[in-house]
Amino acid sequence: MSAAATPALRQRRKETRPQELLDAALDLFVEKGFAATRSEEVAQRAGVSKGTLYLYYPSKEELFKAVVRQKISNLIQVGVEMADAWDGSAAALLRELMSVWWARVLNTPAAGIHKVVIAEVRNFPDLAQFYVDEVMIPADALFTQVLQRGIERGEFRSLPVREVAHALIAPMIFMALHRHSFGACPIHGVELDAASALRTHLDLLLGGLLRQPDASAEKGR
Amino acid sequence: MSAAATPALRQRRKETRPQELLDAALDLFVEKGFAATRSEEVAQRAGVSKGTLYLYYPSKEELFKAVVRQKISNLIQVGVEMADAWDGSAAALLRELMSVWWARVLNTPAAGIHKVVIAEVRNFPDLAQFYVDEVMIPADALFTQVLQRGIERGEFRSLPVREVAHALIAPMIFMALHRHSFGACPIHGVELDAASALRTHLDLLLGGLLRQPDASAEKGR
Amino acid sequence: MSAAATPALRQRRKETRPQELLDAALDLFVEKGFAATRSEEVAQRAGVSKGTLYLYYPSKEELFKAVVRQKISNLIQVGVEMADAWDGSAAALLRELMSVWWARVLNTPAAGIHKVVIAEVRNFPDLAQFYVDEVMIPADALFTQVLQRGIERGEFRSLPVREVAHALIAPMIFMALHRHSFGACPIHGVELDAASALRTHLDLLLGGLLRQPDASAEKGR
Amino acid sequence: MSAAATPALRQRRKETRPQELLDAALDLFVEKGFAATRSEEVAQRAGVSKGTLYLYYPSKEELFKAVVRQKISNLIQVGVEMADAWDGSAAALLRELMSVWWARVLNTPAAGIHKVVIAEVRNFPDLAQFYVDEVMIPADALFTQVLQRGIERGEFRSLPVREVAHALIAPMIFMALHRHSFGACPIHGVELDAASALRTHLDLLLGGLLRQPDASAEKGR
DNA sequence: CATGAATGAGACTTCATTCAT
DNA sequence: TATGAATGAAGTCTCATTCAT
Repeated sequence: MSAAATPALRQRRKETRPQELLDAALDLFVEKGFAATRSEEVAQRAGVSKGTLYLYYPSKEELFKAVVRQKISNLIQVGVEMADAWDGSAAALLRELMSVWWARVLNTPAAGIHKVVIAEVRNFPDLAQFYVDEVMIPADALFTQVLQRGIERGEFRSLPVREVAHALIAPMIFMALHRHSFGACPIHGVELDAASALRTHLDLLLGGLLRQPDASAEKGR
Repeated sequence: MSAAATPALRQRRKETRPQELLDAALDLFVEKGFAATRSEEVAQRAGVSKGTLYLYYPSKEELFKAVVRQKISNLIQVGVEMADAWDGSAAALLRELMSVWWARVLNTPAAGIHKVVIAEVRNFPDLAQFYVDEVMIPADALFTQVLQRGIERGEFRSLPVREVAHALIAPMIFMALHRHSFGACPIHGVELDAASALRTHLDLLLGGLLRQPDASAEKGR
Repeated sequence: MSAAATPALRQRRKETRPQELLDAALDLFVEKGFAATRSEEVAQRAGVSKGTLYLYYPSKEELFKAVVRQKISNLIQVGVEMADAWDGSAAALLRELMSVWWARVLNTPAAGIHKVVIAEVRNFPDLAQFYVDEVMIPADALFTQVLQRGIERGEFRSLPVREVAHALIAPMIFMALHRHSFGACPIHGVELDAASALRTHLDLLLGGLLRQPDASAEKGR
Repeated sequence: MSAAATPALRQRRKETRPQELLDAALDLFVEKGFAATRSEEVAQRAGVSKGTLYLYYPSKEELFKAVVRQKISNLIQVGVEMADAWDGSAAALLRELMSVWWARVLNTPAAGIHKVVIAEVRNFPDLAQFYVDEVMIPADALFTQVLQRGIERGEFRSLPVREVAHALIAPMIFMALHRHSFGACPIHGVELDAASALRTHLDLLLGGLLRQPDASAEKGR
């Protein structure tokens, strides 16, 4: 009502535009893939015109990179900080990381980005290197360190950490891919309870599949 | 064999045309994805003209579906037959299935199909049910049965078989996806030795990650 | 002049705005041509925002016309006044006109206008008549009169004055065009020393190319 | 009527397409300039669709280069051959070159290309170098040689050949530019009789402007 | 007057598909 | 059947112009 109470709509929108565009872009990239997403559609979903999109991101490729940076990279950072601050067992940390990832990633469209990258990486070498540097290498490093610590503490068997790290990451990726491909289709036969699947997978990796005569799976849990 | 069987070369080629087209299409779809594969390039690689491609497949979509249908379904069957004929331990059968799959699939372009399907199912709704019915459900069933038998024989711990089956399949899919995405790019930081990664993953799943005070990992190996 | 004349800086700038915009536009039109000059760049170079440009000129077309009008017309006037005040030989006047034009035009961006006009007249029909009336006819008249006087005074051979006028103007235009086209490109093979080229051309026009057995070129020089 | 008399319309058109496209492109480039000519319009004028244009020329820039090559470069070659075969006076050769150029270039749209190049050369550095190499340097060389020969034969005064060459070329360029800029506009005041203008200019250059007491302009004419 | 965020027509180019030969 | 010239819809991106502030 007063002049002070008119918070410059134009200005406010300018500040929220990038976020709105990234949200729209993430959804569409995940739904259709990078090549099949038309930039005009991204703009439309964000409620702006084609030209406005290019005011904020100079090309579709840069838009994609921005999505990765804003939606993915910092998720890794969360895990890194959690690991740094952890003082319980390594096994418990793994369970916690998995749980956080489940809550913060798998249930959000962000998890779908990996599908897109896998699908189009060969056509966009720049994006490939960018994604590897920003996401994959940090994620590898995070899990590798946790494992290394677990081995050093005598918690874990002594195994090649990098490959075990992949074994830990693989099921999460697998779930994410599933959820944003078949899981998003109205079909039957592949329903998956992600939470229980992840739990099982981790139990398995930690305890092994083979029956152990006397040892209960994980004592310090 | 008989003297009468002297078909003109043109005739013989005509009969193999569809196969040649599917081979070319498989390679290109895996390499570039669906959208980025130009139909002219498929024709060229198959040694025919653009028009000829359309004589056999009425659209790029139909060609894509035909590739999926023709290249995938039979791969599962190999495993099923092996399992039916098996009389050793379930753990050994799992190792054998993994090994065969590695040799017969992961090293062939067929493994790349899964990447493409994952990327495109949402754009081709009627592909989803087909692929699930023809490929995913049979594969699930195969592993589920092997696990079930192992539990019944007292070899394995009693765990939810369907989820464990996924845990076994996941790393193979993971490797296949990697090989046809990042693995095919000239980038650094994600090199992977597929054979050893798979071996580690399986060791882990069978033996567990946690140190077992007295039990050696897998006795009947 | 008076003490009362202390206009605020903003006010003074406001009054010079149009001129600053025309200066910027001239430079850019000459450098890039009409189509390739972006109106935002003009505004930027003039130190104002895009919107402000449209406050003064309703469209890029009108801005272009204003540049032509403001930058060209007065150049001819200098020559007219010089000719009116001259009392030496017609040949010397021609040399002097050439020399002044060289100093006052060829070395300034104004010379580039002709290039732009030549390139764009057909896209701006109403520019044609304006430019012809304001620039070309006066320039023709100036040279025609000098020649006429030279013929009447017995200095020059009796030749069709209008065509000879063109012959005199042509090399200057030629130099101006060169300087603002090829001369501004980092290419090799067309370097030109404008001053000596003009001198040679005029010597030639005055003295002729053919060897004259006994007459030295220009006695009253 | 017979099968032999059906000369494959499709085939015949394929052969004439490039020429039709170049003709259309030349006209439009000259009329509107390079940037302002839309590739669709070129196609339309050649009677084909947008896509067809790109079947023959991969970009607008390549189309332009093709126009220059086909329409301009070889015109220079005609002059070179004429000069090589000449055995009359150098002055007569110059008149002949001018005359041929008048008939073969000035009266055709080809002469307009120079206008376009001058106008847009700064935005397309590639084109600049291409045009200089293909057109300007050969043209310079042609005139320089003729002049050199004339000087050696004692026909011409000893003057800097390169600059005199430019003096000879300038009026032709000048005419060409005029014809395709103001000359193509429905305006009054700048009509030009090109043939007589060129003749006058050449007379002037050969004979000089100054009155020669005793020598008639050109004896061996 | 001045700003600059927003618009949307339109440019170049690609490519799945058609069809005359 | 087989070809490949031709088409035209559609995609990315640019930029002159507008208008709320």
